[in-house]
Amino acid sequence: KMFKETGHQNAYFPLFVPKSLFEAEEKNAEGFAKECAVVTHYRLKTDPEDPKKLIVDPEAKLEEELVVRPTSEALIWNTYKNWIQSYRDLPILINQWANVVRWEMRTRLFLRTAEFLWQEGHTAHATKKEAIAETAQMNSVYAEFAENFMSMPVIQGKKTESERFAGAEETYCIEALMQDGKALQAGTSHFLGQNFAKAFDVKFASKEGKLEYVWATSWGVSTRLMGALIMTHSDDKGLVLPPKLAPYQVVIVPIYKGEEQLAEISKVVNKLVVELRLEGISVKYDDRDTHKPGWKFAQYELQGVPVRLAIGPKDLEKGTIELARRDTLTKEFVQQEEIVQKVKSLMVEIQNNLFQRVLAFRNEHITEVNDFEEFKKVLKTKGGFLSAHWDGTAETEEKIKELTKATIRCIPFEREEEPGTCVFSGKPSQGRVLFAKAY
RNA sequence: CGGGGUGUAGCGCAGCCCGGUUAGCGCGCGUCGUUCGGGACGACGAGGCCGGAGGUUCGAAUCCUCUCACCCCGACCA
Repeated sequence: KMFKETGHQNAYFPLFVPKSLFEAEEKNAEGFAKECAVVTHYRLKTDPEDPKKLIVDPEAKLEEELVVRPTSEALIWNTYKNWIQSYRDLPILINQWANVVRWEMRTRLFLRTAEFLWQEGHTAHATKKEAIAETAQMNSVYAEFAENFMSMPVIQGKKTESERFAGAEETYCIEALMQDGKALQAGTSHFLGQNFAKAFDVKFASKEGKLEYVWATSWGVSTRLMGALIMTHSDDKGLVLPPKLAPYQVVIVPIYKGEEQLAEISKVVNKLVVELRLEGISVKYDDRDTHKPGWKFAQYELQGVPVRLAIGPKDLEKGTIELARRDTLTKEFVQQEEIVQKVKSLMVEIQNNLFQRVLAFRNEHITEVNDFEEFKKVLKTKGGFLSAHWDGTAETEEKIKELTKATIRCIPFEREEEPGTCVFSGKPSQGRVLFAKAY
């Protein structure tokens, strides 16, 4: 929906990238080469030594290997070449939902899986200015999604050269902080300059009649965000889902003895379900007789349902309903006639409460440090982001990483002009950057 | 690729060092009864090529060799 609001179109491109296309943009190819799954054959056959087994048919070797896309720039720019002749063909604003494969040496559930799902946007523009604006816009779209839907505060900034996307001129990012004090890169948006246009020879005739290379961006967020969501809000009882992303926002559990009582309760609940749905709230009424109330309470807490309503014989008598919040784990009794409004307002309140809670934690875990001993100490004891001066060199960045495992997560867009001296080298610094141990 | 670890019932594990009736426990599962406002209780019951192959032995979950898979740590991570 957000992509449509920003004028993007959904499209789908092939999974396999012929190796010759993949290698066209050198830096991109070099950056991803170490983690590519490659198709070399197109057929299996029965093992002559064991009819129950299959072997790769050596006769079926491909003339040119196919790379399973780790990202789609190469394929897409090879296509854009055919779509772009004139400034009238620009901009092209395309998004694709797809799976990609990156053969990491070591995977991490949700955060770095060999195969993952993502959306990747690929845009083509007539001017550098427009492309940079697009890069910034999409980074902001991601930040808004993280903050307003996931209730996960993020810091927007740009990556240092060594952390940049292979083939990009500039990489913008959103960085989040997990509950264990480690940072997570939650999304990236890249200004690709004219690198891919040059590699794939994509030129357009400008208004002035000159042939110019096209300017590009690409950007993406992935199923890693599910890991982020889990690690941002969950507690020992399980998931905590923000209302805007919860498949069920409300679950209703009847407490009853015998079919008759259930029928009475259901009369009240069925009416309530209709009313809640009219307010656009997704509700599940779990009247299964196969599980006990206590079991259901625990189960929906595990699944992170934001609000739970329970209604039993006592409530029928008093005209009340028990309401439990997942975010605060508090319970209260609410009059039946007030429940719809109460739930409606809670949807907003819980969404905000989660955000504020995480924001407070995040802000408490941004620590200004001014010398390297302090840097190491805070990193070890408190974790989180360290706001420190950096001399701007890759050598210092590398050295700090080697000594502490902390990397520069980003150079925040919003930072004060504050000249100082590098926390490691003591050389002059333009301003503070954010370091952290990251996933 | 280096280091460490684990494969035994659907899930989690004990048993292995020191070989020996019918391989055990918890959860889960089925039936019946009592329950039902925070993961109920009791009784009965079902469920196992002990990861795979080979070997030693009268006898292997247990010892030996090989092998496969998975997990953790590290290197790596646009």
